[in-house]
Amino acid sequence: MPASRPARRGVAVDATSADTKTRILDAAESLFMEHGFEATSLRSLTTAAGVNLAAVHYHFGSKEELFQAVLTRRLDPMNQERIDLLAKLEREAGGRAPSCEKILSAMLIPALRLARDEKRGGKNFLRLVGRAYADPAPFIRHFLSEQYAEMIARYKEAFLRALPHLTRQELTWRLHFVMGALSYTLAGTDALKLFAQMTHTEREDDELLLQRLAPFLVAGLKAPPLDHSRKLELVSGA
Amino acid sequence: MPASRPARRGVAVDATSADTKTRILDAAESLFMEHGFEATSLRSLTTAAGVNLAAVHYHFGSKEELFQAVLTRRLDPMNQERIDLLAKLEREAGGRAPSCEKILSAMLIPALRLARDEKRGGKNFLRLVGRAYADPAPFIRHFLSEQYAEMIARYKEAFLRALPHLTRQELTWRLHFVMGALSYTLAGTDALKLFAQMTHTEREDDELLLQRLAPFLVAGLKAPPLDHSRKLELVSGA
DNA sequence: GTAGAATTCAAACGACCGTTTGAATTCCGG
DNA sequence: CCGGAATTCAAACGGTCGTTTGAATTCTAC
Repeated sequence: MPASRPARRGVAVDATSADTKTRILDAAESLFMEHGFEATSLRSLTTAAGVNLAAVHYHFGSKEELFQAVLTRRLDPMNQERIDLLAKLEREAGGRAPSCEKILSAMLIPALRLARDEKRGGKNFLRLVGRAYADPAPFIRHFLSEQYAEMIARYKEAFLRALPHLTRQELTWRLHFVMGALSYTLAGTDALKLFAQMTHTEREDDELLLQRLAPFLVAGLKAPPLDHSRKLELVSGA
Repeated sequence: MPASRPARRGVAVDATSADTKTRILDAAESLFMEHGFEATSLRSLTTAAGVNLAAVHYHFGSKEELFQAVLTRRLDPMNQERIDLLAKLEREAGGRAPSCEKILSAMLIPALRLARDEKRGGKNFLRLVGRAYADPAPFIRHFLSEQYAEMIARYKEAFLRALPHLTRQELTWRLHFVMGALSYTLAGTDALKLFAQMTHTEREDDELLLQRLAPFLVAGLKAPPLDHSRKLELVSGA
């Protein structure tokens, strides 16, 4: 399929096209966030970006590849920053394991920075990621798995040393819960008004949000593992 | 639009149609879960259900109304069961507030029961709900808000009494995190393989999943609220 | 200034979408 | 068994979709 595409080989790789590519990526980021992948048409997207319809296929090859490009542009640096922060943390701690709080902070801070940086998509992009996490399309799920695999693996090892009372399997589940609360929180915010008395006026910014999320997640991670006596108590409540 | 539709008035409301309606609902539940709302076509849906294409509009009016019917069929009884369980809990506790663990159990148990009951859609349906939570379509978000409003409001009051150290605003956020971890966990499971060493062979069933989730969430709910000295520690990690 | 690559553009392709229609069929009380 | 309501059915409607094409245009190096 991309065989017939010019595939920008030769001298100036993308000098004049950079503007068009960026405009497409920006419009796609906004529209994919607002309407989802399937419900966003390339026609509305290219109209919003002020470019020709065919430009998407010329620069990205297909709608799916465009979506992956939208995610990669921000996600790749963010996850790399997470990895670097963790490495710095472990370097500073010498041979000892960094605390659970610090590890979690290293995980949340790059997301917080991205949320505050309007030039890098800001909150819109993080909501898009949250939505992508729940998208059933196989190509999205495979792409996200590959994007996050290394970062998650490193943090799992770090948490394993900081939380010795947890088995590897228990920690795997808890990291699942952490990512769930994180992505859901980032995706939801203003759109889903499940909870009525949310202060409309005093617009909670994302920094405060993550600082509320951190104590919640740290406490969850440190919680004692599954206890069979409590398990019975849970079910008997029915 | 539904003016021209026969709208099954008269004697036998839906006797012979029950079978067709159920077949459509079952196929829709499965396909909406697998491919999402937008990516599921009525043609593939009616083919899978073994009914005529026009049957969807005859029995439900539109694709959107069908989606709402799919959710209502299971969600309405589940949330009612949650409300009843909480009421029973508060009755048994007399004037005192039930414990945080018991309140959370009352919230999780109906979901667990639904997940185990294959005749009521089982895990497939809960995954569909998890996906619907992240869907940007306005009609889905509005529908879910209305479906959950009363249940959430009642549980918020109960948690507020069980967790007196939390302000109403803090609790609102923490319930947001709880719903996030819950819906994400229910939606993800087998599809998103972010975490490599997840035991493939020893298939974790949903009961064990919720029993791992409960201690995590209880600890998060009980955690001390936002502390400004810790807040500084969080940001300084950068 | 001119060749040649890179990019933009208008137009169309075939496919599939949700929905509607009106006739054919099934159901059921009298 | 028959008449009217309920349901099913095949066919088509108008639209929109992602993608492709080939010519027009812009850019860049010589």
